[in-house]
Amino acid sequence: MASLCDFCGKQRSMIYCRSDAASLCLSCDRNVHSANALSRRHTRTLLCDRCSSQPAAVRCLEDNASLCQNCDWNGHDAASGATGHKRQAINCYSGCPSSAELSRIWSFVMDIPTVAAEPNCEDGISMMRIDDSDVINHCDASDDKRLLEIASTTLMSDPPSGDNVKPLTGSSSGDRFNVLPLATDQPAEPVSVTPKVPYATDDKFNDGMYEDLCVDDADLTFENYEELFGTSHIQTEQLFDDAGIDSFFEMKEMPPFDSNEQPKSIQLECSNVVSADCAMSNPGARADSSLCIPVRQVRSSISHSVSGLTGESSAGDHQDCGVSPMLLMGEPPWHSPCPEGSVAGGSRDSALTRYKEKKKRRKFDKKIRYASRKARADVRKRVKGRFIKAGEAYDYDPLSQTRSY
DNA sequence: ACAGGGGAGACTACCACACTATGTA
DNA sequence: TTTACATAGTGTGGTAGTCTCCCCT
Repeated sequence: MASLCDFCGKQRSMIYCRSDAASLCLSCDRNVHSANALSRRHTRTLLCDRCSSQPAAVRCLEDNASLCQNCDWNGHDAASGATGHKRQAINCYSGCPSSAELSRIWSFVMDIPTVAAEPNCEDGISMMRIDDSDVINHCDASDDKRLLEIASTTLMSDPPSGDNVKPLTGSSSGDRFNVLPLATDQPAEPVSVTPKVPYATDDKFNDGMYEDLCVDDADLTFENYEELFGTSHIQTEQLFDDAGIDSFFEMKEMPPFDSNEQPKSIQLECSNVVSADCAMSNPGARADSSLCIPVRQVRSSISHSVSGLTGESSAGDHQDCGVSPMLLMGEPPWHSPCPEGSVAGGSRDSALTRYKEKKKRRKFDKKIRYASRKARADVRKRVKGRFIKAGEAYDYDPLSQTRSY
């Protein structure tokens, strides 16, 4: 069921670029994503061997197949009798890794063809480094090997959870590329989501891995995410308005990424976003019984996340990034939710308040369809908020903030 | 338990006019 | 079929007014 590369249409596609929503062969992947610094930051991963349309999340060692979450669920549910299959998390990458480097990341993939290195890609990496230096590329080269090992050896015997899928950040092979955990509907970049306070679940990652990762230096709040991409409010309104949580699985296309905006890299800490990746990206999956997560459970997960995060990372913040709080939590949806009583009432209330405030603010975020009209409205004089005819007396001038009388 | 008041938030109308969409010659 | 023109409709932001909900007394 191999599909052809969306770009050249000739080679068998191996890589899925979420940002481009495209399946690419290795050669085209390299060509396309070496074009500029922005495209270089697209996160890519293997294509699902089964459906050939979704990004693979796990590698089934028994079946020797890379599977998206949907196919993984379908293929390893209780009915299939394959629940015991050992699976390995597949991480995504950005940048321009060589075929050799890809082989290191995905050692299980035997047929990675050699792709000629592109000199301009190397140059571009240097450009990217400038932008990213604050956030991603702080890891020493000595960490690279370690990262790669981690990246390719996360074993699991069940769908990925926050317990066994560890956050992976930093650069590899001298900043040639970044190995990243799979993220859900990343807008265009290796966008990941992290509380300002580093949230590491493993000593391995507390042990110097983040020492140079000055997350605080970069304002990585989700408000900024919205400002950067200007998109999430649509999606999150859909997802989290009063009835929106119930429509969690009804995904719509993300608005196009505005390349004029300066993207920032944010690190995904809770990589179990992988687990719902296909559910999020595959609208049809809603009908799949294996994906039918009770709304109550989703709500409970939200409550859980509220208590589990601190500071800027409120429930509302998660909602802002367009990713369900459920997905950002350490617990996957198939885990039993925390007992209701385990959530501290105070923190939940405060989180709820912040969520409401954020929702309120978002209410006034309009999607501007015609920038020219907005530009004009921004400079038009008014009387009590109403536009006036040209030349008439006004009480408000957006330009001078003065009155004519 | 119920009613009323007050506050806060949500929602909508209003304005002029450049621009877009549609229809017609 | 293409082009030019006319006309109707739309969208833009700040403010004020109204409505709804919630909390307190």
